[in-house]
Amino acid sequence: MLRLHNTLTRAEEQLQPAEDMLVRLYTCGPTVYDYAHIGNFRTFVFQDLLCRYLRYRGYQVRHVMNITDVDDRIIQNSKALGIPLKEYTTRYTEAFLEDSRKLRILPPDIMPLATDHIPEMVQLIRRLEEKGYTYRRSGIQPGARVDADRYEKDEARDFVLWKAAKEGEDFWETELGPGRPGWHIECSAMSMKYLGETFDIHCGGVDLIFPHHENEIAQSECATDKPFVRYWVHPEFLIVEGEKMSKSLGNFFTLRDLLAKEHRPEAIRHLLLSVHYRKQLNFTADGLHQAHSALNRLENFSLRMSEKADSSDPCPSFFEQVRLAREKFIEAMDDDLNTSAALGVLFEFVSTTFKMLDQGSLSGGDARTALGFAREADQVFDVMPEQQTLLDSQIHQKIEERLAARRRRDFAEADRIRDWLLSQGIQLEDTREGTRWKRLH
RNA sequence: GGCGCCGUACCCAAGUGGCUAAGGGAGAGGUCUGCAAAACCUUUAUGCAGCGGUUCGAAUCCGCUCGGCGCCUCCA
Repeated sequence: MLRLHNTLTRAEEQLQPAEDMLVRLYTCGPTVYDYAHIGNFRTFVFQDLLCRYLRYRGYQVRHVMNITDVDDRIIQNSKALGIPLKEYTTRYTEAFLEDSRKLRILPPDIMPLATDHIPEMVQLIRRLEEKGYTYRRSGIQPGARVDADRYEKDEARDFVLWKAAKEGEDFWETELGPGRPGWHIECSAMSMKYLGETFDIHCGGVDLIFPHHENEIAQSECATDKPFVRYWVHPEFLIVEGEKMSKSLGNFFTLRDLLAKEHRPEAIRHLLLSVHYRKQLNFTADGLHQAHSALNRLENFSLRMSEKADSSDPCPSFFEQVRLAREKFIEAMDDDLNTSAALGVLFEFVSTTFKMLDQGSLSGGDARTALGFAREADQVFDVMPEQQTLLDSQIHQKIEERLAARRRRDFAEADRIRDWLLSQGIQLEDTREGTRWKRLH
């Protein structure tokens, strides 16, 4: 059974969804004011892993991830560009979804936009108002709690639910008066709308514990008199080359920046998942290269196993090895998603299987089973390069030409063909069983 | 100042009381190969920031010191 560290209790707890095998999950999505950076993606990739692992373990997951499409930065930036708010946020929402696809982040089941849920937020604020939890500040317009982002509070623990409209800024005409929602109210309103007043897991970066999540708890539980969330899960921050990522330090990377430097998205995903989520991750160029090399090993494994695989039955002893590896893999992941240990299990398995292959003690059925396990683990991690299926006939022909050249010991010609193929991104490997090729990335 | 996290090999990183301290990367030597690549074999921490303590036994628990980092109403 999966054990998760619950920030609420500061302890590891067994996950027991309220409704047997259904997990109701809410994750704090992006604020679409700019391209998401690599730190944002650490969180999103982790959330994707959580989702995938829950499904791997047989849970049905209802995953809701919000898009915050109204806030100060968005208003400011769209005004600066002179384009409507909606046009601005659509641009960055699409960029976010595209980046997510590249990192193999599965889309959530429901992805509500804050601006589509103003009535729900107003209703929630009204509930709080009726119960006397709110107050209105003197100001231009009435509101449950009205002011600009730079506001003064009557008490340190107070926060704003509804911000009064300001000159020249987008606003919604509501029964609270013209204005726009405060930062926290959208997550309470939307999570409860789609997941109920109490749901299982709520995820977000550690920086959101306070004030965002504490405020969500306050406003939700005051409104419903029910516990809001059962398990809070917070991935730690990512730092870059040992320092906090910031624009002024020049170590601020979006996914696009990294892909422009020809880093593979799978390598980025692997690096992001290779460190336990509750530990700070130091994102470095060296780490990226190491991740890239590790992935090559998995790719070679996949290639050689597919080559060897046939439909025969695996040996009982090998089948037992696979069963053991699976057990260890699950054990690691069940332990608060210990991805480093789980990857260790996978690579250890790769290593012992390669050994057997080289010793000639791996059958075709074993190879098929081995590949099956690697792919199974990869349902959770999704870092393996895509499988090459059909041999490109041109490549095949060049390989034949090179073989002929080698037979007549014309190595200059053979190397010329190999170099040419390499220049086309095809790498050859000569083995006892013949020449193997793969695409370089 | 308040709250919290971390320091394991050249690099990344599991392990949190008891077999020989996972795994990946990088390096070195070897097998295979016309050469290369891949794979395999051998090799790289008698030691886990330092110093004390608890214990039959500690990287793992406790204390202190040193070093790095995060949150404390912009933040994933």
